[in-house]
Amino acid sequence: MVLDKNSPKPLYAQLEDILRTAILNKEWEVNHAIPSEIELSRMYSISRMTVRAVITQLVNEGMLYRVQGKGTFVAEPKISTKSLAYMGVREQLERMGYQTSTRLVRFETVRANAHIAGKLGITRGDEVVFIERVRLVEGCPLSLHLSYLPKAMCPSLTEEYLETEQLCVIVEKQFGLKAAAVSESLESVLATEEEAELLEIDRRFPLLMLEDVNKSPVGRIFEYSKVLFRGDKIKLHFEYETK
Amino acid sequence: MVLDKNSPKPLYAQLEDILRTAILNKEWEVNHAIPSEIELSRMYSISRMTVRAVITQLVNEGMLYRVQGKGTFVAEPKISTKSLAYMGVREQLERMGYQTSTRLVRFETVRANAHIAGKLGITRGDEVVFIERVRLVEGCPLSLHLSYLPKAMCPSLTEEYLETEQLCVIVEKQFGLKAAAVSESLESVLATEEEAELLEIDRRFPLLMLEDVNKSPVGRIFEYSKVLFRGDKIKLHFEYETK
DNA sequence: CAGTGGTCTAGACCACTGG
DNA sequence: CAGTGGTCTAGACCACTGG
Repeated sequence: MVLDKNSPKPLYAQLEDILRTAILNKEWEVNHAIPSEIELSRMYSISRMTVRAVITQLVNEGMLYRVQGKGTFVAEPKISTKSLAYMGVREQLERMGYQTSTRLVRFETVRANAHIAGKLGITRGDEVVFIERVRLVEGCPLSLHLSYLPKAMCPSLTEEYLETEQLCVIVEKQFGLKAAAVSESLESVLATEEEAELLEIDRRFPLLMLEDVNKSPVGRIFEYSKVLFRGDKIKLHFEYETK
Repeated sequence: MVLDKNSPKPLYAQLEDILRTAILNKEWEVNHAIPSEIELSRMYSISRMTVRAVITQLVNEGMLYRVQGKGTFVAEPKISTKSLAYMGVREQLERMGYQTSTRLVRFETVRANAHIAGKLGITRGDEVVFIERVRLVEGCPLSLHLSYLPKAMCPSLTEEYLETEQLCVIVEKQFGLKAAAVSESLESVLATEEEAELLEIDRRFPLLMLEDVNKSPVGRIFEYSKVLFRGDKIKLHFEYETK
């Protein structure tokens, strides 16, 4: 319950971590009030202005909302719209009550060709971990995921967890690789023979192709992935409020 | 140079308007410093903390950036990533040096069928303005835009400007309709006979379909539109920084 | 009414940039 | 060194909610 006033980490950042963790761990229920600004300032022996700055930040992020005269409340968890790839197709489907599963098709170390080397910013011939997975909904293939990671950045990556965990979660946990910058593109393409087979569709079926390049905070590319969605099964949906 | 301390509009909001307007009017050059926080607090006779709150807001919006020890600077104007539809496909193309044009195919008042009525939240049979346009790049069709607006909300809309101005600009100017909430979806589809003809492609060509529903601040839907992009010509691109 | 968030002040000391 | 943004305080008074 005490912040470290001598830490190089500012008080607001310490409190921000505490509140963020508490919210993610569901220590307060959704739509229930968190302690008032005055209470928090007493609890942590800091000024109310500092508490407010932290809460404002979390409100901007959509984790909390304020109601004047009443208090500050935990917001409904929202699907992040930051990245299309990790926007949570799975979460959305599962929320809708669908059963999803992942099938690992291939996991191997290969040599980068010119295209992959270009995407990953490495040299042609360098070792690359190649992962091919099919995501199924109610047993029916929805998307095909092709991921390429420089072997040098994830030397000990194994097949384990690839069917149960998200790749981004695995590489963050095991290698500390977290996307600081994401570059994505989306286009409409026709299925190739091999893709059609894995997705159990006809050749020349329309697919939505999402390409993803993830950069670490130090600017190194650690993942290039290509996701092919069945055009008839997927509809990406976005909602915004503008002001 | 003076804020109204008795206005119901808070000081920070007044200063925010002033700075935002100055930036948009290019009163300071891009990447040049704006007055320091201390200077601004003296100029407007308000405390530095209030100035900081305003600047923080504009930094969050991406209009300014700060460098410790040096100052606060005007950021490069960015294409808004708020809406995919108005994300500026045209601006991006023109920046790349392409010549774009718009061809009005149809402009008529029709009766809403069940599908359109559902999208617009009106009654089947209500009058709807239907606009069909083709966007061309260097004379070659890139996308087909089908827009539906309730006649009651834009009674005097005419064909004028539809080939030179963006629809959202026209309806905002003429009818004060500004999107406060946008709902979009994106999917991959195959061209129908008629679409193929207008886009000068083969039938069953893959298209990227973007659907858009725009709501006014009072919650009324004033536009439903469907944009069909040639799958081989368009690649939507997104860049993010995450923190 | 007590309690909440909303706005605002007038300071303080810090780390950093550039001359 | 003077000037910048970064962090933080201890207050003040306000508008609003609910009992």
